[in-house]
Amino acid sequence: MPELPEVETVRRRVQHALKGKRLVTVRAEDDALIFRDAPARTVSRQLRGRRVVGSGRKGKYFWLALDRRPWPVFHLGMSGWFYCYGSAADRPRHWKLEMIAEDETRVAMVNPRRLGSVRMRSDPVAEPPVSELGYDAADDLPDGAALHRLLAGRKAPIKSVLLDQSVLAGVGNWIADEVLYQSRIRPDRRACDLPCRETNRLQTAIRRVIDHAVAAEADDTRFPRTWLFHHRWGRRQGATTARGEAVVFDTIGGRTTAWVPGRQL
DNA sequence: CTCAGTGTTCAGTG
DNA sequence: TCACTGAACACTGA
Repeated sequence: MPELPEVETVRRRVQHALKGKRLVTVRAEDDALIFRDAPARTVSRQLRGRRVVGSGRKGKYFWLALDRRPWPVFHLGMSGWFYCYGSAADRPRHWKLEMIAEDETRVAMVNPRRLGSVRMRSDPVAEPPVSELGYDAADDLPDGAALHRLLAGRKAPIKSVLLDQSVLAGVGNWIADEVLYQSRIRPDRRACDLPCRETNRLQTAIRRVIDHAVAAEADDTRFPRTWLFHHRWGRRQGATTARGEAVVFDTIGGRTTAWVPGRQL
């Protein structure tokens, strides 16, 4: 489920598993879709023998800082995740990259739908794709007034603009729907039509939802029962929120959008 | 068997 | 050039 909170959770787990350790063995599946810039073989050679010294994240991308550049920059796509485990028998299905540290700690990236990527960058923040991102929705979220300025002139539906990673990086489909529900804004409103009063509410909702989801380690069983999140999956006809409101499903900006007509104006 | 899916990227339009 | 739209990508599971 890779939006910002999921990516941040994965980054923290991988960092906890590998920081300070040397990567003694690296296996990369020969998959040119995932390893789209340099071949898998090159990536594994550049990682092998390196020590992990830290990590970073912006939007839905995260990277490992190594004792020598370039560094690996990961994107999970629609279906990616990382797993940490202790023996070869536990290597997960659909693995694309496996890193084994000197103490036998193993970390693997999986990517069943193959829309994720691994790219090597000398300076991740300064180079595409990370350099093309807008404000990080967690670490660099503009205040309500700045958000209002950011949306000025944007005639697309607010839902579409929230998904635009060059504006705000890290918001994906479920977070966009959640924050619009919590700030009581219709997803099809033109972004430029939102007054400050509403961009203030939107900003507060973005901060609250992302902070909570990160604190919950992206474990949705720990999300508040009042969130729309729990009622969006499966597009069930007749779905209702914890408040008893009817949930409607529309396509906005090419994406399934769950929202509550009476509540979102 | 068919369809929808938590994301990006590209071609085409205005 | 830019903002925007819609389709494509690839695969799993309901």
